[in-house]
Amino acid sequence: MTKINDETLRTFVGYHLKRSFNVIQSDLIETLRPFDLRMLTYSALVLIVDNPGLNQSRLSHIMDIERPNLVVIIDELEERELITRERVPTDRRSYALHPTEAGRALYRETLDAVTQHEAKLLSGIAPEQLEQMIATLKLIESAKKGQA
Amino acid sequence: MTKINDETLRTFVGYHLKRSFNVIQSDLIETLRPFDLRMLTYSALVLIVDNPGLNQSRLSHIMDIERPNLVVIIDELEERELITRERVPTDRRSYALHPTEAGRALYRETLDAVTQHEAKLLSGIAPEQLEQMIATLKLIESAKKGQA
DNA sequence: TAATATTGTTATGCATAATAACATAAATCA
DNA sequence: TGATTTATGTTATTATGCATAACAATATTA
Repeated sequence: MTKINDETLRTFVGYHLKRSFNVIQSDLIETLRPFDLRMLTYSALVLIVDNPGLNQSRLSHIMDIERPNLVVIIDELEERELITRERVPTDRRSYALHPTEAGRALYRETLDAVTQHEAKLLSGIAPEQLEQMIATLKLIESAKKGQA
Repeated sequence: MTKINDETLRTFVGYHLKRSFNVIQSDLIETLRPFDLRMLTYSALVLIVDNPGLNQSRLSHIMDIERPNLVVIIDELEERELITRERVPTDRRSYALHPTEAGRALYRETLDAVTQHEAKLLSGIAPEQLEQMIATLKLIESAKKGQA
């Protein structure tokens, strides 16, 4: 079985990003499964706990997803009574999103689990090396069109 | 407008990977649009040109996707006469995938375009810094379960 | 030869993501 | 002020990426 040559794709940073993200994503999906959370519902829960009162428009913006796609995520979190949608008196178009006590409890549980799983997965890599990589990733993130 | 706090998610390497990959992916999608190629059809074309004669099973493996998902991708490339499926005499279950001349031509065109777009997007980052990041990304990639 | 494994395929479903169109409400402007 | 424009949340729709089950044809193995 001759080895497949992917050297051409290896010249692209995006290819490396994709492949390594796949590894972390697989692990994350398994980590979140027992809590019946998907990546996006988890991210939304964390951001709502850390930013109580924010609205869907701002949440979708920080999550880098379109507002319509956030609706079902919020629906699910609300349905499970992890968050509440509360009318804002000063702007009756929008809802203020707040975590419930159950939401905060799940946040704590999952944060532990996710932190430990990622630490385990990356245990073979020096922390300084990861920090350095994150610094570079932030540069890429800010290379977004319209920001550059 | 108070700034949204995503410090908790920022503690995860996966979060940074996802966000930076999104930036590169958006750029790549736009780059490939004129050629009517999606990320996966592009990857498949490159791998077939660089590894003529490989079969779908091995291609799906290197691409990290399930065999069923590759079928439609190969269908599309074959439909557009960029590649051919050829029966293998020694194993009549599998097809050897080969690029056509049109496939090789498109490969060259797109390779230029993709290379230039990524170079432009990442022009603000030192090459050594990118190399260092890629080394770390490779470590993460090899942290895959069943390999560790 | 019989049992097992591999290759490609169809069908199906879930998750992620983008767009158009809309009702409601707020902000702007003229 | 009233008219226009903009913002928020929503529904509907579509494309894309990715996983699993089940299958026919073919190879491999026990």
